[in-house]
Amino acid sequence: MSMNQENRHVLVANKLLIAMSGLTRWTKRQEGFLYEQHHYNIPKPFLDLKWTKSRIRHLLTLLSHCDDQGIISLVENDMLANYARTSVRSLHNNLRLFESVGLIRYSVHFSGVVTIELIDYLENYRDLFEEADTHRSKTGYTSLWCGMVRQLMDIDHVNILRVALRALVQVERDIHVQSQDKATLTYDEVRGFLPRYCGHRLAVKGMLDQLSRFFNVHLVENTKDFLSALKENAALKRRMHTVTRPLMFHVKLEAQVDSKKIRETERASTLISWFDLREVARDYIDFDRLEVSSSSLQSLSDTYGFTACDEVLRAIRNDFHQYGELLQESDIYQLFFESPILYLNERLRRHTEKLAIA
DNA sequence: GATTAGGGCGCAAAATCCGT
DNA sequence: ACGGATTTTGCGCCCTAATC
Repeated sequence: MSMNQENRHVLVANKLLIAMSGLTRWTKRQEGFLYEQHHYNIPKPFLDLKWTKSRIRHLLTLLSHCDDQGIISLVENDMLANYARTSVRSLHNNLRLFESVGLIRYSVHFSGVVTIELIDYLENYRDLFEEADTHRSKTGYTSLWCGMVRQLMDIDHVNILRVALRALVQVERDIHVQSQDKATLTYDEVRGFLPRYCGHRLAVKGMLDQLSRFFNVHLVENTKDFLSALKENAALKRRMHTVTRPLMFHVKLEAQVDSKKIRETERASTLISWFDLREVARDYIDFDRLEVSSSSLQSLSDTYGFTACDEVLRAIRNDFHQYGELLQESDIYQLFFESPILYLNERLRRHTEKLAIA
């Protein structure tokens, strides 16, 4: 019923994930010093806040429901609080807090319904900056599958949540950007950003164990394996500072929550579905005259998902089967022949709304 | 002006966090 | 593992604003 549906892929600046997980205390590096707050250029309001469990959950909740301008319009408090698994009271407290430090603006419309605006959304929350005519990310952002975010909300212990956020950044870096087959966190790195009191080897191991719900976690705790892992990964070696324990964790995302994989396979399937339509339609019309680029189809796939795209494309295919070239005369298909992507967008939007109500 | 509805806020209990 | 500190939450009072 709510027109605000959850984003399928939730985009979060790495600097936010780092800030929320806690900045590392280990600033010394081989080449000098590295302060995460400067390195990531983390906006001040994010540094000033203490990131408690409910605050992390609420911020992720906002990011999961905002549009590409960082706006969530007319949404029920209950819905947001439920999503974050907190009371409405805490949601209010945090919304007020976020507003007072300049992270958001919000207004209450009528009982229990608010509109929220994330301030400087692109710069602050996505790390995107204008450059020439396009946007560039300085320190990167991570795409999270909505199912993954929902699982994050189920984590009870803040510190496990913190480790999860770091692991996600690392997966983005090592696997998605650097194309390695696994991401690595060392014991010392984990200890660096967690509060001092939970730095014990067993505690850290236990936390990583609990992440195996949505990460594929592999422990490397034997000295020989540790050293050989270090040897074959130059980037890892470079970012090491201290080694107090030969203990590291290889993490991978489970396929069902891997935003990148999901996106890629869905894109490919949507393209195939489009070509199936083409096969049928070109018996009746000059299909290639429509000039639909694969990149716009991919973006439809990202926004609405393969299932919805396929259902709509199938329906169009059936209409071609049934009506053939007569389709060109029909009013409802007029927009399709003038601007196919606009038409598909419109139809997909209605399609997903219908599903939401049902 | 009485009544009511809704949000803010203080209080205190419960849950969690954190330092040792 | 223990205990003080902090966060989260529900309860209920108070204020405001809308309605009759």
